[in-house]
Amino acid sequence: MSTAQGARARARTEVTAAIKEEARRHLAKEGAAKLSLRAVARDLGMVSSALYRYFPSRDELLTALIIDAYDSLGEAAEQARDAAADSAPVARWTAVCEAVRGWALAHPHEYALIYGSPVPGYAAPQTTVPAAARVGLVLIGIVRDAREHGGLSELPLPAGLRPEAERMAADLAPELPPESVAALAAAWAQLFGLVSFELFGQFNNVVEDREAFFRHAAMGLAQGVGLR
Amino acid sequence: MSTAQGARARARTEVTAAIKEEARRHLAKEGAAKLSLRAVARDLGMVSSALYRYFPSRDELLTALIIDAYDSLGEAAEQARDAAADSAPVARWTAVCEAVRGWALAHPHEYALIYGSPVPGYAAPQTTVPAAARVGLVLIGIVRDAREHGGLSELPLPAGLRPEAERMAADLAPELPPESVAALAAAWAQLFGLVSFELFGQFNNVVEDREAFFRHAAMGLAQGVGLR
DNA sequence: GTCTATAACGAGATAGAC
DNA sequence: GTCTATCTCGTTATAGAC
Repeated sequence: MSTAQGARARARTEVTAAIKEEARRHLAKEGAAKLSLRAVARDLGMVSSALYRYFPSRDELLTALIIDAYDSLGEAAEQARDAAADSAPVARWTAVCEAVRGWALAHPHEYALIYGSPVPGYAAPQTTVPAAARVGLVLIGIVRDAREHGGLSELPLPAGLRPEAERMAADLAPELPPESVAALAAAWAQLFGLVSFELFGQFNNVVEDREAFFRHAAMGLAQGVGLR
Repeated sequence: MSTAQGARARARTEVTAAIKEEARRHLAKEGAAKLSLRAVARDLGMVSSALYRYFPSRDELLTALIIDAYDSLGEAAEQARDAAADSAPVARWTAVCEAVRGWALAHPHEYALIYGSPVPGYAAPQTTVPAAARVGLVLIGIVRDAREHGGLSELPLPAGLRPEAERMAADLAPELPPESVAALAAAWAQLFGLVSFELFGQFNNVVEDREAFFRHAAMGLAQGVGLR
């Protein structure tokens, strides 16, 4: 009995994976806006109604793809952090930044899915939040470690931002000073600005040696959050 | 004759504008990937073949929308610069940053068109380049002015980036030191990272007082390029 | 219980004949 | 420029295979 259960569960996992894989291929060809359950089913040799056993709607399939992408990126960031565990915080920071860039270059369509324009008519549910938070948590962790070892500079905080910075700190990283949390959120967005500009073609005719350029910019971000 | 010509030309301009306006509405509803000449024509009470008298293809219509969006944003940035012409470079810098953000919030779908995920199957032609460059040129101009008045700090430049920074400076702003040009390019991308994160929902549950947050981050960008 | 296939719906896009 | 026949889509109901 448990064997039969296992076989069924295994088959289900495999079909689910095959659907997502095919859907990712469609993502690359047509973009998220045009992702169609029917087309995915057709290319898998299935009938569209059969897909509903695995995903209750097109939007749920999209959500699954989004969560997978965030998780894949988050894992890349965590691995880079762990591989640089013995290095100084600044080196760990840049290693994570470069891992984010490397993942984006390797998975451009999944990157566009999560950090590009929103898909019209689709609103990401709260279930995507934990996966989406992983990269940010990695960055927070590096700053926390630096602070514990006295490697964090003090940062200015204008009076107008203090209430919001304190709220953010309470929500995201109570162990950090509010000014660091505000700087972290900015650096986080700026990191993806660099990656998006490279990936989306904004650096064409502008930046050629992107590797060297990015490395320097990531270092600048580290300074911006007070790492030294 | 010249009167008839003028009327004809005026009519053509009006119809062209109406088509673009309708296309922008479609952009908002369905996104750029699904923009279809037919649908635009239908909603204008025209027949699709008539549209080809104004735009030879869907891609050319997209290109026109993209150039318009870049120009509209560039104009907003230039106006903000001019309105703050008497202020210090840092204030001018943040004014331009806030104008970029303001324009993006007011035109989210056009912003997504130019700074979001690339449209599958569409490659922007070189004709978009001058319009796309306008914001960058505004930022360069502020740094140039600051330098002429002694308001620019010296920046570090790692040896590995020097060749690329010199190439960039030669191409983009020969009057500026290479390290400033590299820093400018990074700040430019980071500025749009901040705007994209706010607009694309990445700051949901993270940043609430976006106005104050952005103002502070824009100030940080100014520091990053050496303004003081 | 778990799955796949058939058929259908209502909405919309599209191609081509006229 | 108009009309129609034929496609697509997401989704559901239903029936039957394992």
